[in-house]
Amino acid sequence: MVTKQFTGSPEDADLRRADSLAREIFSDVANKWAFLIIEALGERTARFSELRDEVEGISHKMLTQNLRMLERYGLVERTVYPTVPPRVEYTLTEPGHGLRATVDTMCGWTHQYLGDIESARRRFDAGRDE
Amino acid sequence: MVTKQFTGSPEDADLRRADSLAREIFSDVANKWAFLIIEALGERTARFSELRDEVEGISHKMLTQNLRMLERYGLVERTVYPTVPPRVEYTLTEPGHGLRATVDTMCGWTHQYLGDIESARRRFDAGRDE
DNA sequence: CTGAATCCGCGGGGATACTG
DNA sequence: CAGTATCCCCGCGGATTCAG
Repeated sequence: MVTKQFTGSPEDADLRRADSLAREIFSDVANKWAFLIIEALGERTARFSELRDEVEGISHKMLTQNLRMLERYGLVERTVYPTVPPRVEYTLTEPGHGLRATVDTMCGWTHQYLGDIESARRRFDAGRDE
Repeated sequence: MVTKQFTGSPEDADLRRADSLAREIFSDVANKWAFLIIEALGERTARFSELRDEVEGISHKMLTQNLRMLERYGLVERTVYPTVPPRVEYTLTEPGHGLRATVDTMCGWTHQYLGDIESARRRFDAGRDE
């Protein structure tokens, strides 16, 4: 990940710091639930339960967990309306939208190569020799 | 993920199939190890041990596992040279390069928003009220 | 060197119950 | 409705060993 080899020089210290932080972000954010949530959010602002319905297969726990993580990194904004029953809305921030572009690209990629991938998989599963 | 609501009509059958396949690919491929491997491969062709050294923190097992998965989907090509000791080289296919574009974008995104993300996280960890 | 297989511990993640 | 906490189990994933 654009990781150059570092010397021992002092000005490399924060480079290394930035790099390790980047890897950390990368490791946390590059997982399917985070991606699916971001994709589900898209332009609109959505409530917790809406997201749960939209992101199919996600559990209550995984949703909160990932939402916290995304909020922590400032990728989604969480707005609480002090009504009863409570109403909480999530929306993408600017960095969040930036990431959404990436996710969208990947969705496009998936559909673009769907055929190739499917046949490749069939070939592989058939045993790649015989 | 571009998932429209389906009716019961017959022509929706393969749409639903394609969609579930897309989700499957998405779920498998959208994980940090796969991304890091793809990023590590980049333009060049690399050997197993090179990848292991390059993708920092990955275990022997995770590397083989992800390489198999990527090979299965036809994203990387595996070439075995029948020498002794054996030499195996991995390289991205065309679909693989397509995905790499996405991963690269995400790397760029990471560095672009590094500052915002870091301060957001600091703010969050400090407790977002007090 | 590549990689399949086995063992196994730990934590991811589901289900449930409980607060506000 | 949103969120935390607890329990608990299955499977991810690391370490190691064996084979080609």
